[in-house]
This record gives sequence, C-alpha cells and structure tokens, in this order.
Amino acid sequence: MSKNLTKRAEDYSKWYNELVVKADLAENSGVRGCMVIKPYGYAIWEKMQAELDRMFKETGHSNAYFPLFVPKSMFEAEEKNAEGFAKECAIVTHYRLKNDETRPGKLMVDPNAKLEEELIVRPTSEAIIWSTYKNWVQSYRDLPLLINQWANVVRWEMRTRLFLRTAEFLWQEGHTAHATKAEAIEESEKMMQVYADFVENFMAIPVIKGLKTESERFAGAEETYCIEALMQDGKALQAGTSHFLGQNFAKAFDVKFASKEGKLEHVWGTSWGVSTRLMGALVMTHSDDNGLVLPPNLAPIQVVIVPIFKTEEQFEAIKALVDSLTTSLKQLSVTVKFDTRDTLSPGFKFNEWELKGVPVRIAIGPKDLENGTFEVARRDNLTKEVIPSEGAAAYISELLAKIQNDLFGKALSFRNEHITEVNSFEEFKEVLENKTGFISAHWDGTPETEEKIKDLTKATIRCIPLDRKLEEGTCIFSGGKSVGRVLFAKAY
RNA sequence: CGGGGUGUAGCGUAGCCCGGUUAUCGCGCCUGGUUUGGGACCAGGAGGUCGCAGGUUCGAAUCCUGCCACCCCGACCA
Repeated sequence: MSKNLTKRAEDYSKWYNELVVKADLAENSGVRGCMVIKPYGYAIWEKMQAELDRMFKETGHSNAYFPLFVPKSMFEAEEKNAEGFAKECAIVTHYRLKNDETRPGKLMVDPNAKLEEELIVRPTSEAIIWSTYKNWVQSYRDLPLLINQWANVVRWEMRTRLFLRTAEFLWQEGHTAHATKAEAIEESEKMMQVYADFVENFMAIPVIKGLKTESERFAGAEETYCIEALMQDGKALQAGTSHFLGQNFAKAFDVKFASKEGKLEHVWGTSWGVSTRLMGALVMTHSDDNGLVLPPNLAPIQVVIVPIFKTEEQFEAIKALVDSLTTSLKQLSVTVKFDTRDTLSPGFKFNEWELKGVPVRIAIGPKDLENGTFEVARRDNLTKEVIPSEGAAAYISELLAKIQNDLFGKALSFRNEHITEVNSFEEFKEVLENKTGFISAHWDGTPETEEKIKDLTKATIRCIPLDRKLEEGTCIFSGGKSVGRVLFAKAY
C-alpha cells in the first residue's frame, strides 16, 4: 500500500477504495463512475444525514419523496433547466426484456415494449416536484411550502471522479415555495447558512459563502448561493448550493396562489442540495498519508480500545477495566469499539484503526494494569500520552471536542494561507501555478472576461464572497472597472 | 467524441520489444507452530478463461486484426 500519498484526488481514491467505497461494477457493464458505499462509509453518510435532517426540521422543513422517473414532457417544461441538464440524462425507453432467439439464455430489449413517452431518470427533481406543487398550492395559506427529499439522482457526466462527480449519487434536495420574493431570497440565504454551519461545525471544513457568477449559476435559477471549500491540493470544491429560483419554475409549471388581496400570483421558489460529494471533501480536507482522519462528530467509531495481553488472566483484567470505561463513555454519548480480535497484533490494529481515521485510540496493557493508566493516542496529530484511568472518560470526551476543534482550526489556517490577493494577471498566473488555492482579484463583472481567464488558466470564479469589501479597483485582465474582489481557483 | 496509456490470482505486479519447459514476485487467504506495547516469524498449501474474438505459427501472455473495459489529459460538468 502506498505510503507516499500525495494530495491529489486521484491518489485519495486509493484510500476511498480501501476503506469507503468500491468503484468497480460488473464487468463490461458500460456503466462508469458509480460507487458502492461500504458499511463504514455509509455510517459516515448516515451521521451526516441525521445532523442535516435535524437542522432542516429545526428550520421548519418536512421530508417527502417524489418519483425517480420524470416524463420527458414534464422535464422540458422549464427550458433553461432542461437545457442545462439535457446532455447528462439517462433515459428509459423500454419497459420489458424478452428471450433472445438467436442467443440462447440471453435477453434482449423487447422492441414491442417501447414507451410512448420516454422517462428521464431524474438528474434533479425540480420538474417533478413543481408539477406536483401545482396541485398543492392554491392560496397564500398553503405557503410557504418547505419540503426536503433524500434521494439518489443520476447525471451521465462525460467524465466522473470518485465521490466528487459520480454518475449516480445520494443527496438531499430541498424545494420550497413562497408568497414573496423577499421570503424566497431569505430562504435560500438561510439554507446556505445551514450548510455552512453544518460543514464547518460538523465536518470541520471551513467554507466561504458567496454568490455564483452568471455563468456558474444553476440552470433555471436567478441567483445561486454557494459554499466553497479548499482541498489540501489547492483546488476548490463546491460543497453545497442554494438557489433562488425566482418565479421561473412557478411559471413553467403554472404554480399560482391567491394572495390576501385576492390576486392570482406565481409563487417564488428555492432549491438547495448537498450530496455524497461532501464525503469526498471530508477525505480531501483532513486525511494524511496514514489514511483517513475523521472529525469526532462524523466518526462511526470515536474511540477504539486495543488490549495488549499475553495471558487469559491479563485479558480478563483488561476487560473489566474496559467495561467500566465503556460504560462511562457511553453515558457521555461517546461511541466506543473494543477490539478483541485475538488473531492480530496490537501494532497491526494501531495501523488499521489509523487507516480508518478513528479519532482516539486507547491502549491498555500489563503496564497500565500495574500503574492504573491508559495510553491515549490522537489520530489528528499522532501524539500519544499516558493518562490516569481515573476520570479517563471525562478526559476523553473533552479530548474529542478538542480534536474536532483542532481539525477545523488546522483546515482554517491552511485555507486562509491559501487566499492570495493579486493585482495583475502575471501575478495571477504565477500564484495559480505555484502557490495554488483561492486568488482574490478584481474582475470587471463580465462573463467574457471570466470566460477568457478560464480558457487561459483553467481557473474559474468560485464565488463572489458575501462578506467582501466593496472597493474600487481595476480588473486584472481587462483593466475595466471593478467594485470588489472575487475568488478565483482551479476547481474540481 | 479527440490525444495518450493500461488490461496477467481478491489486490498490486514481472514477463511482451526479441514467440519456446510447469506464467514471476509481493500483499492477502488457508493449515500447523512460535509470537503479540507500532503493520510478527518459520514451514507447508490453495488460488489463473494472461480482457474478449479471430488470425499467423509446429508452438502465442508475447506477433497481427477487430472488439470491449478501465485510467489520465481535453471537450463537458449545480
């Protein structure tokens, strides 16, 4: 196994493969870029889901579920959205197979079972959800409609990348309808904030909140809010988006309501989503050459206990200690794993749990039995210390909080060190090539300049930060007027 | 769809240019024994349509043709 892991996404996929997913499908399937999420990886996703779900409900949202298949006519109703996704849709055209007469034991598509209308496998659910909302909204009293869906979607990307851009992925998509423009904007900003809180506090990944430029905006949206994170290799990753849809979908699907004043008006919409891509962000933000590093809040196992023993008596003595420690830890809501496998050496287990990113490891052996101590090792900075067994549970619980905090701090310093202000295009190219990371620069606000910079450097405008200083400046590329700096980066 | 590369055991690979005994090595797996505070050691063992199909040849993992899949770069991408 590679010990010389660099920080590129392709290399991280080695860890993905070992630990979290298996990306290969059946041979000759022709389906590329799908992933099998293994139990350990799925446990992380479940933790993310639970926390997000709690936050959504706290902000007044309910879960619902809509169909996987979207009739083509429904899909094309919102033209910009349909056009934006048209090139990456999987399409169902038939509903039956039959025996292939020419090849015994093989099946073929039954040409007589052609669907009258093709079904699109949802790449996103705006179309089917808004066509449903039409029947759910009549009066201002039906608003706001605040709904979230946990689902899988399929996007037939020309090129896939494990976790970051898979053909099928799991996500949540919120779809809301409001009586006023202001309320819808407020909702999209609120959900961006929810995402930022979740990613920063729960995943320990610092993000920059901002607005997408017109060319990076979601197809069919009036405004796209985003949170952008920086990976260890200096590339940016869009971690979540929240869209203000204006009345585009309401008009396309004819969703109208009677206002208090008795006027018939189109509703205002938002949609927002985060996906399993966040798990990629997790790996690429915190992991190191020894494997995964999981923040305590997301670790399926927060503490692993490795016993070191030679005799049955020693094991029994250790077990008694561990049982008591485990009970105390569980009372503090710490998840503990006691690794009792007797066919593996302690050294092997140490490495294995490090590979899996368990935040805290406790070793208990004869020395500790004698001295009344535990050896406690931190995954994040690989330090070890010996602590008295008395009061250990409380100590470890605090240590977990500290690790969570330190991980965020470390990622934040890295991110901040990789935001560079530049004032010329020469400088821009130099920083992009050598230092990498975000580049804060003046831009004239035109899609043309953005496009040219992208063509020349592959860097895109990741976002217009919400908290940016408004200051007069000159565009680094065109020399035109600028009202403030935007963030450029090469992105995944 | 363009450019480049790869395909040999569960994983990673040698061999291919220059055809020739039983296809190499490591990890993992199984059995027995000794081990166990940072990936243990010894001995034995199982495991292969050499991506698929066809061709050349006395003989093909190796040469030729076609196909398939995957990876990287591009195009593409909330």
